[in-house]
Amino acid sequence: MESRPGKSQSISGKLEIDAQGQMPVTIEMVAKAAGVSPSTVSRILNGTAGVADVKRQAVNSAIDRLGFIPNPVARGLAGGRTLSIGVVTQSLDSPFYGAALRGIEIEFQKVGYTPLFISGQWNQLEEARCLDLLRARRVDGIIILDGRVDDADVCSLARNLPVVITGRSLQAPNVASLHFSNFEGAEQATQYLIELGHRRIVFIAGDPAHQDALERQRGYRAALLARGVAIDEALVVPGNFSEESGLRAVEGLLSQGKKFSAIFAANDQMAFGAALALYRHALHIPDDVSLIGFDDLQPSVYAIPPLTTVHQPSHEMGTLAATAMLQLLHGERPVLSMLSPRLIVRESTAAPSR
Amino acid sequence: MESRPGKSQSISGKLEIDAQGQMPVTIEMVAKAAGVSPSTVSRILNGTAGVADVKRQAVNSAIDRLGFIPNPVARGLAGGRTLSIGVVTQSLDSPFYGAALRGIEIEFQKVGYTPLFISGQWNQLEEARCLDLLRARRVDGIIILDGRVDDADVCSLARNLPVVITGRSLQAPNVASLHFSNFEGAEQATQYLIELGHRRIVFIAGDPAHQDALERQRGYRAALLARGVAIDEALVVPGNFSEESGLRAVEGLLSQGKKFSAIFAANDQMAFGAALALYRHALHIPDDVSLIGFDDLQPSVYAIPPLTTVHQPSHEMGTLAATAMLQLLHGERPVLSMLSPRLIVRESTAAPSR
DNA sequence: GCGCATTCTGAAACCGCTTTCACATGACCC
DNA sequence: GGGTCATGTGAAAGCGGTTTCAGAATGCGC
Repeated sequence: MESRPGKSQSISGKLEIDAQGQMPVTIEMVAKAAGVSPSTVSRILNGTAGVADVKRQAVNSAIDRLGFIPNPVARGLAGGRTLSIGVVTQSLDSPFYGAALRGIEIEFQKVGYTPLFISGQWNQLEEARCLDLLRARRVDGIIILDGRVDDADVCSLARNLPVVITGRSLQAPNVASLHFSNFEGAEQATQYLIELGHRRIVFIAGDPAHQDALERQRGYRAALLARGVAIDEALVVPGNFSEESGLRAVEGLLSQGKKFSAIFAANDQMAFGAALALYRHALHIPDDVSLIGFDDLQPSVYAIPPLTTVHQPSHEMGTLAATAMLQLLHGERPVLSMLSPRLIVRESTAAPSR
Repeated sequence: MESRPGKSQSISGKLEIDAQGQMPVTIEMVAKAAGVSPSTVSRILNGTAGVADVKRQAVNSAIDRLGFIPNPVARGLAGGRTLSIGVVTQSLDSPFYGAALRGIEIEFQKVGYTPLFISGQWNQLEEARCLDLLRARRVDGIIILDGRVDDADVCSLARNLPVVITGRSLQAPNVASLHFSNFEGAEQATQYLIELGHRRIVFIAGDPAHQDALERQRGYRAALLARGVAIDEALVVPGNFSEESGLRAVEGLLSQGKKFSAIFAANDQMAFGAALALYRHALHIPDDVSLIGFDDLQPSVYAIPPLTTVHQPSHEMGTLAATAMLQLLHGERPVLSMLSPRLIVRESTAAPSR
């Protein structure tokens, strides 16, 4: 089996380098096998310069005969490019960001980049640590999903690396920003409730530290205003994007005896909490109260009843972010259209009963 | 020419990577600043050998005066260790694995290792690709969460790298396996339903390609057997762990007019689907039908009604996997106790009505 | 005071690849 | 037929560390 060095694992050699011998093939070995210099091999590998066809073929054949895989670490050191992109997300275990991460992963995989995922936990300090780590790891670029960092810091980061950032608009050299219109989404949702005939519409706000949360609230207010529905401040209640805060919000309203026929929660998770509170009080969705969320998380489809919500193209956001990063890396300036919201009507909304 | 001429860029005025901010400070600069050789700095950095206190202090002071951060890429090349660990998960956007990933991230962060997350999409081929990629990236070890790879491949992988694998028991050198007793968990859940008085208990099975799914089914059967409840094969219906399959399963049973008072779904997601089917048929949980899931996903707490389920210590699993990996890296043989299941009783279960 | 074991330390050789530089080669032009 | 150029190619110098190796300094026993 092992007797024929250099021949035995020719075909399948790529997939399983070598199980036993584990002697990694280097560019030098390839060079020697092909009768050229390492420089030439490198040039072929990177397409850096023209190489005579004869040699090119010799090298290519040697490469897959030996099952050579360039060592990314060495490449990173020598070339300054690591072919890896840092991705700062806020949470690894959030259904929301997960979809975006997957989108990023797919896009990068196609072109041989590797994403380095790391989570900032919605914490500015933590996020700064993440950025430092990624920089230390010499990533070629950084994608920040809904970051907490200051615009200024982003810009200074962008002096060294291309940066793609979502959740805000930021015009700067070497930066691409991807934004989703939370305002518009919230407006649509609210408008829909109004059109159904609702007038007393609760808004459960998100964490005010989030830009998104504020925008969504603005959208809610704008829609009411536009339709001439008076805003009852008592119906605008605080939340922090967690299920529990949604539950507490509704409990609070109910215990105060507030009247309302619909609830618009600034995200799905709070909508779930709200739904539970209503359930506990034997209030039926949508017969007694209509409910709308925001994000269109996967569980929303199978919520009881299935939740009407504003779709966030999270996966697509990931795809776009990755694409934009690749463009930046190629020196192009990405053109990014703002993503539009889409209201997904399911079964948690209906005209008010009375 | 910033602050101290002749210190910052004296050695190499060649690379001007940084536009404005910080220039990368190298070990050589530290060495010069401290009046020692690079070797000595390296030794202090790694604790490789004893160094005179005077020099040690000089170096340490130079290090943080200059804000030196060792370049992991160079370290990886020279030392052969990249301080990064590959983590193969099945899905990035699954609430289930997310918690485990977070556990891993936390544990590694403490000790300066960086996890490299990559998803295999429950696909053996894809997973093989992931493993190749990680090996090419020269990770120091690999953690596989519920992998599809053959035991044999794991072992051969382990000849080069320490491997931690969850979801199976595997005794091999340089491998640590972490297992959770799916059997016991399913047994507990079923037993609980029986104790409540249920006799006609539906089991919605998971993807038979999963080891876990089979074990859970065995647990279900064992519990029925142990309590002398006859197994009605018509009540054991196939599923694939998705919400939709849970829904279809229950729709099927209902349309066939099958009688049952409880449902045990092999995971929470299928339980959600089942719940929706019941809702559509105006069947109340738990009054008409009791429902139990498996995994204790976060949405289960806020399901309507909150779902009784078997808790999977997913986060803890991540923590343990990371810890085990660190032990392997230190040449210790990790002792791993199998994690025990815990039934979380919430509101989706009750004694049968009649 | 001498030989020898210990402990520190720096020079230099890598790690595997990219990139510069200089040197052919041959094509092209007048 | 001797420049001028493009084009291909290899030698060698890094990239920023780690590690080997050998020499210097110190300590110790007798």
